[in-house]
Amino acid sequence: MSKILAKAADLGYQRNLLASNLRKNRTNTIGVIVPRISRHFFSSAIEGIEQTAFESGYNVIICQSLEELKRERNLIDSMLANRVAGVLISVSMETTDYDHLLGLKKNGTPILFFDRHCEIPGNSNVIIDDFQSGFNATEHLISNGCKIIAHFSGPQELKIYQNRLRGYRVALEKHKIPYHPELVFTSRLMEEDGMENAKKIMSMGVNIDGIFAANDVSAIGAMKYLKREGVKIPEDIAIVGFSNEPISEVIEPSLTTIDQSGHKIGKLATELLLKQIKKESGSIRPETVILETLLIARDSSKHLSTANK
Amino acid sequence: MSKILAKAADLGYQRNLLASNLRKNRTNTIGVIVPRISRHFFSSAIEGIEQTAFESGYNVIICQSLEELKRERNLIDSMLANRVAGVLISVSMETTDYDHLLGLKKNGTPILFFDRHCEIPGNSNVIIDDFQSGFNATEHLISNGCKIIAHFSGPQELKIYQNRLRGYRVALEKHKIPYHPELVFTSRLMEEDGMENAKKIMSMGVNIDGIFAANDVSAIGAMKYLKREGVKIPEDIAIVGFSNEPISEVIEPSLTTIDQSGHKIGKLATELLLKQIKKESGSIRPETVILETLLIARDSSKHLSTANK
DNA sequence: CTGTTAGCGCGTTCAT
DNA sequence: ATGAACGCGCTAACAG
Repeated sequence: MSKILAKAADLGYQRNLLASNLRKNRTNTIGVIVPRISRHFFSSAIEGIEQTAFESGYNVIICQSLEELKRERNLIDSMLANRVAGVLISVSMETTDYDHLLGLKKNGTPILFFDRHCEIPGNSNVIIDDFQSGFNATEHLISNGCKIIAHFSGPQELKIYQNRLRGYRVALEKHKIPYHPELVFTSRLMEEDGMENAKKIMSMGVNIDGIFAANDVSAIGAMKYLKREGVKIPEDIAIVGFSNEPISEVIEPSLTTIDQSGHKIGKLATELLLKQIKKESGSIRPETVILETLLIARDSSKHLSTANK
Repeated sequence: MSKILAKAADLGYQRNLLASNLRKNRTNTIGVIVPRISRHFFSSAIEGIEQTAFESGYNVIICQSLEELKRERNLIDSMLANRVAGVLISVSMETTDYDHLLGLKKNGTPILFFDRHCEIPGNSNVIIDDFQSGFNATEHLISNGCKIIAHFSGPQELKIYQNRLRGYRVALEKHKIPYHPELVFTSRLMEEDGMENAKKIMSMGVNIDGIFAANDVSAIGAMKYLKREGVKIPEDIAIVGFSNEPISEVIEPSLTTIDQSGHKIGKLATELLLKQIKKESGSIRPETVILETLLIARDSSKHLSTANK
């Protein structure tokens, strides 16, 4: 009788998904682990993830590792205990040991890496072409007349920063510009690091006229410092940075950015994960999607002044 | 015997929290609903929420209403079905009818509003002092010599924008500046609206020399437009905007901002919610925390030029 | 098509 | 202390 259902709805009955999931031995929850939710790249990725998951009837548990391996392990355990249908992760900068991640796979839970991937074979990834982006960024600076180009990188434990650095080196090489390790600065992805690095290049006694910043936080920190010091961008120093979308244009209308859409990455990652979830877990075959990034050159018409040495 | 436990761990046993929660008839999951995850205020609030919840052993399900009432209803239903321990919400701009929210309370699930609250009595809220912030922002512009001050508001359905507007009006009144409704522009919280509004004030034939932007998106949009048009900030037009933290300083080192820490609001909201969850649900008494905001005046030493009419 | 039943994995209770 | 058994609310399988 549907009368019963009507009465139930009337009484405010709400079916218990916990019981349902327990019985069916599956959940409609996707676990997401990112280093920090508030970093714009990740929050926009999460936005794409949530939206895509919601459309397929999935919920999303969001957690942050705060760049700590210990926390990441903890979170993976909690996700296993909650029997999530699959996991999307951008690993912490401390993640050099992958046992906890492999544990998930052993369990049959699909896991997919986005943006910050690990080089363990047999994994699915949705990533950008870090090498090419680094190459393009550097070449752009060169073709705008920059002669001495610094590189603000990120933690070298992360493959993405290794690859971006490689792009930088190969671009220099192609254009017969010598590579100087002293011009490469790493950071722990804090704004202060970017400021610190900018300060360093100013006091090096070398006329650096270009910076390729491989992470937005460094770019912002550097920009803050340089602006305060009265350095003109891009006239004195041209910067190409990975974009933190809402700021890139306002911050400095002439800033050239590598546009890496978090939303798009999140969407694609979720679609791929859902495909894996819906298949029998046995038949998951790893798949890697490499997205192209877009270099948005806003300074193309403003060539560097030839006054630069 | 703990030998059994050891063997269990060895076999990769993971206790099933679904079954545990079903049995105990409670979960350690907090539901969070925000309009858009990627807006910086919300992502930093979520960061605070996740961090605080994690420390108390709670998970966080994050959802976005995308400003749609229909989706919000949907999400609340889903949270009820998942038997979340409590809900933190910043309502959508379409939320003028509160049945779905009251449904939660009837169920005994604590619900707490943060930032965007509703004026239904008997609720718990963690909010900022919108009236005072609006008042301070406007008075700051006045005391820096602004004579004709526009206000970029947000959707008037939301109490927070009504209150900020009220602060603006009262400040004008106090300083005997006439209030002109034509100088108040609303927006749907899109950057384009901010640009559109900036365009309007430029073509009004009135010498507007100050803008109080009650939402960061408007401030950014306006700034983009004005910079493109060659308007000097704050010399030609001074702006006070609610801050989108990572940009405020870089965007325009002289921009004055109302600093509204999402992280802090998220942390406090979660602490309060957890307190309510841990009590017997019968004894929840509504509590409202009103946080003060900080006006960070970066243009205090740069008074407007008297050349402004 | 409708009605009944077993059991998902845990925590609680009651009996040893 | 240790163990056995029940039931949380649901769904799938099976019977009528």
